[in-house]
Amino acid sequence: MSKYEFSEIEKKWQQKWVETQLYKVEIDPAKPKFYALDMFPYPSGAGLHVGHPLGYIASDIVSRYKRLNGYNVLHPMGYDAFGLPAEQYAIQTGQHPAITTENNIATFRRQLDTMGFSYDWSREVRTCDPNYYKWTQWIFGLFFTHWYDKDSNKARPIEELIQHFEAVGSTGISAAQSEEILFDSNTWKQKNAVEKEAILNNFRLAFINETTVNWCAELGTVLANEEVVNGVSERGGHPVVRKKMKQWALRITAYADRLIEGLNTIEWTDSIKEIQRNWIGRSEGAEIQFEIENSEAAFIEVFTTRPDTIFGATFMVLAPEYEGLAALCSDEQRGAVIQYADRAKNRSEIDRMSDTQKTGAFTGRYCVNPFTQKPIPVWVSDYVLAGYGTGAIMAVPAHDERDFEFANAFNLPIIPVIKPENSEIEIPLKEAYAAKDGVCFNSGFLDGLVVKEAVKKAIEKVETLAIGKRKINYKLRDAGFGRQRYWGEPFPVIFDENNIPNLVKDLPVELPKVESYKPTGNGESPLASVSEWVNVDLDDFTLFNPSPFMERGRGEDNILNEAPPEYDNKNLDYAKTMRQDPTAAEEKMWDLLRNNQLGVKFKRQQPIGNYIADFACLSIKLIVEFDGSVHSNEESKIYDETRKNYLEELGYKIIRFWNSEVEKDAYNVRDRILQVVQSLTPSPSPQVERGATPKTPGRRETDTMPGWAGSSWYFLRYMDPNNETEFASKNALDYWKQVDLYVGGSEHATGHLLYSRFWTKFLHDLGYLNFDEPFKKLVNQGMIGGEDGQKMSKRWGNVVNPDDVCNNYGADTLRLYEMFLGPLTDSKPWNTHGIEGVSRFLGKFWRLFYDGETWAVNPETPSAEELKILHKTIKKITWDIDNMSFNTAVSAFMVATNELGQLKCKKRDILEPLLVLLAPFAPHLTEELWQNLGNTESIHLAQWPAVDEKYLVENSFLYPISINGKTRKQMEFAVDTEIAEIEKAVLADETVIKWMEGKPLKKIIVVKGRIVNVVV
RNA sequence: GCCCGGGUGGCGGAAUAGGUAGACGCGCAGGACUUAAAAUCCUGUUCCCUUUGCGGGAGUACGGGUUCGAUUCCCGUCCCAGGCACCA
Repeated sequence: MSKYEFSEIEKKWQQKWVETQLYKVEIDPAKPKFYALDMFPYPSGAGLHVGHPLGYIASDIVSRYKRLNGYNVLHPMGYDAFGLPAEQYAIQTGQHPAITTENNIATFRRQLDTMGFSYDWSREVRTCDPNYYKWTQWIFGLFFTHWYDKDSNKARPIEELIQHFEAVGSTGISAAQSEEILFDSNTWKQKNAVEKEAILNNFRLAFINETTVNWCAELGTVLANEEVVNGVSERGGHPVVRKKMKQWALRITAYADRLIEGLNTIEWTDSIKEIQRNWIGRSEGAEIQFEIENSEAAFIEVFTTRPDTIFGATFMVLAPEYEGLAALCSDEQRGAVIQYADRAKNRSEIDRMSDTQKTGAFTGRYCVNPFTQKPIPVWVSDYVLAGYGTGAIMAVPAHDERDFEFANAFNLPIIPVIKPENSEIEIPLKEAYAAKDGVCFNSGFLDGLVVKEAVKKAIEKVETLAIGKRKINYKLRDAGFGRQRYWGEPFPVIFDENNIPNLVKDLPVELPKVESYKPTGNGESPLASVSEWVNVDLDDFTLFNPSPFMERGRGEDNILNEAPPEYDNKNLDYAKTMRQDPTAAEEKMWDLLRNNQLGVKFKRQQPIGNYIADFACLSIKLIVEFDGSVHSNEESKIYDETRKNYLEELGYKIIRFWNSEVEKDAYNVRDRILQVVQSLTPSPSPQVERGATPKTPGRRETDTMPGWAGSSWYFLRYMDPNNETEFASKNALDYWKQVDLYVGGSEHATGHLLYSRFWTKFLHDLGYLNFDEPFKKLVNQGMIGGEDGQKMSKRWGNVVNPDDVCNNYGADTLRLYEMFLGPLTDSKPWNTHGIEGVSRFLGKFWRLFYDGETWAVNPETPSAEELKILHKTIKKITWDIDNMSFNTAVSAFMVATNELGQLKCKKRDILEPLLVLLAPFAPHLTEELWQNLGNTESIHLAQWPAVDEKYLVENSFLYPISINGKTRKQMEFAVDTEIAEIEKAVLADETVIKWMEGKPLKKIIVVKGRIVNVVV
């Protein structure tokens, strides 16, 4: 083929790569690993425009480059497939979201395939696949069964907390919790199950939280803070109001400090780190109590970062939502305060924000300023937020702008206590002096101290007076984890009749079919109307609630209580470790045995005495065991034998099968079990027995998880996507570790990127991961705008479709051009004419290998000049890819091609290595030419060429000669020419003399290999 | 208002340790090949003055500073994009 026929070439090689599974990757301990990841796309129906693949192309180039350099590269792709658009579409059309999603994924995949990416598609994951969300549910279970210990700074099992409560109550623990509660062990023991669960809920990392949520009536769901922009929903722009609601939340605040600290260990842009720091909003200060005069309530506690200004605290302000506000007011003022508070509470965010004038009401009460001992009035105002700090502040109008405005609005005293170090402060103040530098005055024992020291001393004083303590506060709130929607992961949770949540152990809990996808409008998910799914018999499930106080005997978790007197710790522990991971065979059999399918009730992992049976039917005393190959060694034979004797003494019949039998034909095994069951069942039919089983009513959680649930850990699943017994094997997690390079948009700064870090730290605490940051290096690609300077969108009619570009110019040209457009991280407009240049370049490059119609590569020995061109290009391209400077890399290819074209160089020793350099950028064209060179293996398995500096050394340098910094002439000198010699030659030069205009020489600077500057 | 980026030809952009500003590409102008077109190739292209050539001057948002030398470092101002926004 003498002409560059891109469409033929691209089609051909894309097929070939699939056939040979070129990009399939497995763990290989002999090679260093590299994990290159693109941000999880949501497969929308709209298809891609040319802005979308920008990051994919960059990460693909790096992936290919790393492979050529001997790395074992994990480069996967998958879909964040749960979410609102598919569901909204379902509401409108009745089409199941799974179908829409499937169609969209097919389109998306076709588009990606056209562009020649090197993804290992055997690792594809989809969040809406039960085999995937099984593990999302499982991780939720881990959050539910853990609490955060601030002393050891990690998550710990809730059982340990319960043991602590049993032993000494709540003293001696420092835990992340919703509110501080104190009790001793007797109090704990006397509490009933509901009360105990309420306490545990206060500690669980997944817990039920009553909060003010962003309620969007139009979408019928609760939205996260980052999904609300300027008081309306980010998606659709519908109004959002605040509403109290109970729903699941994750205690991300427990990790606030570590989320800030961890930022120092990762290579992300400063701006994203800064956004996360702001979002977490850590501030150091103190909590201080102010005594209330003549009131039942003893004191009001405030949080302040400026305890140094306490002498200037002239009034207090409470949030309208402040707890006990009404009780606190004086009788005369109560009516007015309640009226004000009610009005403030019902106003939307947008109203509150647009307010310029401060509003408020006086409570009729006074506090005592603990430092001045003077009474100060207590007010209520909506400029104080209930959710931050204690919901109350000490107002220091002289040194806080907001307090200053409030004081002016209500004529409250303003007493300055800080002044600039070297000047006086102007009184009366025209504006608050909020600067954090200055010295204290009017401040008793703090007088003369600078702010920083005064803060320290004030806190010390507060602590010795026992009226407060040092305290760190965060803006970050616990993350709401419930959505009242259909198309998301169901919670593996069933509430019993006392509303105590229990985890379902048999996962996945699959999403049931529903009639209508419409939200109910009363704040409940569409799932709530599927009563046959919602209402269940708890006895049909293996549940998990690791509280030993559960009254009902339910599954394995009562082992501690049920252990017989002859309780053998060693054996039971052994059994517990053995049973941890159900085998695939057990999973399969459970599907055939569960829910009375054989007419009797089987339980799984049932403790009997001090053993744990794989499956047991208690009513007919039958135990079914499944053995893997482990059981063939001597030690376990003895163990099995002892166990059999023991259980037979208790009157159980034991039947055993090999796992391999199940794998071969599970139904056959089922039938054999059924025979035994029937032989043991007394004559009345199984149906009758079932009817006789007492029902234990339960109700499923009907909310589903938010979109970010599945995307918070997907990068771990890629490491071992088909694992049925673990979310990913230890082996895979330890090999692939962190994502080395993560490419995606910056719009996920406070969502996905924060949550992923949180989940990673949590899983690290539990010992699943040996790293605690998910993404080592993060690169944010810029946006590509339309040619008209507008955002590229259907609305402006300026969308450029990558399919069209591929059809007209080929994928290699598209890839190269997207990179050539400018720095990856910059936003820049698309320019349709510009692509011609890149297209022309590829044609020129192709013709380097041809002379007219004929293949012209020859085996001649290259000249020094040609070798220099090659090696300088190797050096440049290598540096550019390492530094993600792809636009300059493309330009370097153009330069090399122009130079070699000029020299009419057709030499194999030059062109072959050059081809490898270009392979990551233009994988199809290079593969074709590589084959034409006679290579039988793919170019993408070749070796990256090494730079040989010896071809780059120059023996002379053309010095720019400048007079007073202006370049006037160029003079060539050998590289090793002495400075003195250069000086001499330069000063003797005619042009130089002319420019010196007879002025005396002041100085001459010679920088070897750089420049000469003559100063006159 | 606060925080973080960034301002270089007609356009996208380059200058990877403070050392020849404008690489590479687009666009534009002129030319070669051709009956013609396409394709390809060659030349020029920061601005201003001079213009036949040779030259000269200014110039990296603006104003200062450090330096032999600043697009690069420092201070101030303006503008643009992004983030946060009553978080005490």
